[in-house]
Amino acid sequence: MPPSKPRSPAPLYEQIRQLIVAALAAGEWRPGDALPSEAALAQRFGASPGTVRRAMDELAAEHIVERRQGSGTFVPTHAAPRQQFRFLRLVADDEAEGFTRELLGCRRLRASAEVARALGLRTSEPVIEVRRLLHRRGRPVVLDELWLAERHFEGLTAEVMARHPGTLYALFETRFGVHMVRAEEKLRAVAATPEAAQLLQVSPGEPLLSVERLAFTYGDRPVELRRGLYYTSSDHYRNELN
Amino acid sequence: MPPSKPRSPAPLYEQIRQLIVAALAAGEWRPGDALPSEAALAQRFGASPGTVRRAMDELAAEHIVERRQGSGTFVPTHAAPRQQFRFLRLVADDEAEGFTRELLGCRRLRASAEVARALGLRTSEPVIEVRRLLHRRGRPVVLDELWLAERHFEGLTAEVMARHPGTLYALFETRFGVHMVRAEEKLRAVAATPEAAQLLQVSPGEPLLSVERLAFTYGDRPVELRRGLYYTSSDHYRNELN
DNA sequence: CAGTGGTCTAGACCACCAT
DNA sequence: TGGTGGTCTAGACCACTGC
Repeated sequence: MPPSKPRSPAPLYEQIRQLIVAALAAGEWRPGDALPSEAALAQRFGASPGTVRRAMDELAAEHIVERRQGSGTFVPTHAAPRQQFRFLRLVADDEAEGFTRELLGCRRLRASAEVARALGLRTSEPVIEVRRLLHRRGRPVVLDELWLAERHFEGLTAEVMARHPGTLYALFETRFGVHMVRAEEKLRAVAATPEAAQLLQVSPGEPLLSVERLAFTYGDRPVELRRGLYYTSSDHYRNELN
Repeated sequence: MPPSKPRSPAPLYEQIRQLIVAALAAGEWRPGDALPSEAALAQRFGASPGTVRRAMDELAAEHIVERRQGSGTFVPTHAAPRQQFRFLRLVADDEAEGFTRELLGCRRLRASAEVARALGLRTSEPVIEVRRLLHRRGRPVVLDELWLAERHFEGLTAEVMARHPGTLYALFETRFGVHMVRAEEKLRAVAATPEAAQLLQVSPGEPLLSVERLAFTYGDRPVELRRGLYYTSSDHYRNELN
């Protein structure tokens, strides 16, 4: 019995998609959890299975959920090996894998105008700044500096990061419930400052790839600003254009 | 004792997708043309409309076809304004738009080992090399060098390019029937060589963003190798991570 | 107005996974 | 074996476009 649909601004599958995102943002299902089956969700939202399926298609394409045939639909976690390099596009020319992390510092300060604007904070709101190096084959190749609103990452210290073996995004997810969903990056070539040169073991003025990233959690909320300096002598930033 | 599982053939919608790509590669529909309606295609392939629709969903997501509600489904063309910057991710910090093109040279030579490998040619097969500059606000910001197999671009000369007002990819499409579908890029920061420095009006050694692109036409056939040097002082390469 | 893609429903069967 | 997502079908109605 096809019910006559009332006029609505967004299609039903889009409304359902947004409801699921809202539920994820509210923590109804955490990373690693299975979502209810598509049939159960169809019941919950009063839609047909095909419509819920369409919503899940969109969410799977955005990597907001992950399907496993026969098992169910799950909330992806940055702890999974597959997610390891989802936001780090720097690959070795010879396809070597993996980095080792070296924490340089973690301190609390007031948001600069730039950080405040990017993260949607009031100026001089408390912010946590993290600096670190990534090494490949014993050589530093990435110098990362990143800023987080303290109110979302209360208790983040050098200690906490040192104890955590995985990626930062995996830590943010398990410890602070902040799951990164997508990011925007601006790339430039810049000359190494004396400080960056020393840390990356290159000469001052050496060309470095500057990667400025704004990362978003559910609902397009910006939660991290990051500035990376990549030494691209035997590594490159890989991109795919469609 | 488990019975040997026969290899499952690709799903019907995937087979249909490939048949449509093959028809596009064969030139059955040219850029700007409308494809047959989904109902007509369903008839042609002996599938239900929903299955054909699924195939078109995939093709639309890859930008291999473009849907216009109420009008039909079309082959996109690089001549359309929307496609103008599909493969050029360099944007001005102040969002200014547009470039002016300056052709530096176009000559015929034999494929280097690197070009041959990238384009799948025999070494020393004839290749066309194009060099040009892109200017923004009267200032050079991109130095492009690109290589094409001559057998796919016979008759491409400086004259032909000078007469054509649009982008290179629009020219390739209308004049040579080669439509670019996707590309892979490798980015690095490099120091300007004396020659590049002079052309881009910067000091030798200045950091430049090196963008090496391999562009593909239908069926993942590589047809263009390109090396761009971007001056990223008041422009940046924009990327989106999902 | 006719024709197109866009949405939504309903249900059958298959492939895969855990138990 | 039961439950899950994956495929495929069939058809209704809506929204938009162009004549």
